[in-house]
Amino acid sequence: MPELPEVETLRQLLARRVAGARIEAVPLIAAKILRAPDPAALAAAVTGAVITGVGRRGKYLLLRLEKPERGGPDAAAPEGQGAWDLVIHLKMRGRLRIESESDPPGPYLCAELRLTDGRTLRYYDMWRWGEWALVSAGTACRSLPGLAAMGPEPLEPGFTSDYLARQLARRRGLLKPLLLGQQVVAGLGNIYCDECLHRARLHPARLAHRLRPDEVARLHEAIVSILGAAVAQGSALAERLAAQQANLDSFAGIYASQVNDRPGQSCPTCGQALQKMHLSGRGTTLCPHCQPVADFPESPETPKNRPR
DNA sequence: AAGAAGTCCTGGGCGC
DNA sequence: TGCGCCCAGGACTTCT
Repeated sequence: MPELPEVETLRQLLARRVAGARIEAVPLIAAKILRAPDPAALAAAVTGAVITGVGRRGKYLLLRLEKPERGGPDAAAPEGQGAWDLVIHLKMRGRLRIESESDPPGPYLCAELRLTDGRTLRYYDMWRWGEWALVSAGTACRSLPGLAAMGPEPLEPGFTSDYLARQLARRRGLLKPLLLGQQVVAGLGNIYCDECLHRARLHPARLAHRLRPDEVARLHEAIVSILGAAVAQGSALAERLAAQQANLDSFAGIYASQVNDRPGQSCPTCGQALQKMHLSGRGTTLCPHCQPVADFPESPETPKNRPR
């Protein structure tokens, strides 16, 4: 499933391939993915608009759409009136593909942005968990709750080891659910979270506020280096795909997972068998040897998170 | 107020 | 073979 590096790769690919294109129509096949506004208002706002940029915040993709001035009094319009951000979250199964309008669509098509050049940006989502929302340009972080409370981007200067230490020190929760919550740091999902915790040699059920400074530093290093490497790989991939006029067909392979979803296989560090457990309802893979439980004078093995 | 738990979404895959 | 249940993870809601 797409997490920050995958969404960033997709962003770069779309920026190269569809920036500057004009939208002709917005057929909405599965209206349930649209959070706001209603389909008619979406069509009215978007039809005729030009995709002037592709942004990202956490796992959200933001397509900047602007309607060219119609040569006149619109210049006095309030700021943002002619510009929108189409905010897209792919969730688990969302896919964006650039196809020719004459191509028969594949299964699970939910929506399209038909372009005036004969191409179409098709959104496929087998589970229809993904979400679209159209907001006035620049207001997404204010108007969408998920974006409003989001922490800093992990690869931007604001995400420092000191910042992470301060955030963890004032939270009582378990480490992994905290990292997945998006409020401490943006963009981590289940897979990268498992990878980062493994690299940092931290048990996912450690209490966040009990991490020692050296452990926080390891966690910070793991997040920055793992996401950084994945984004770098994704950038190269996006460049290659754009040159071939190709789509990003699978999110797999942008980062080779060492741990996640490999229970029973050998830990790449120590060779012991990786274990699967459930933590706050999420599947979690860890190495019991490299990621020992240090916080718990009492056993952490409650029924909910017992390895299975 | 914060953290934990529950809920929703959907269809593939597995067990019986 | 076919039915029915379970599972996946992100974000939101509800409960403690």
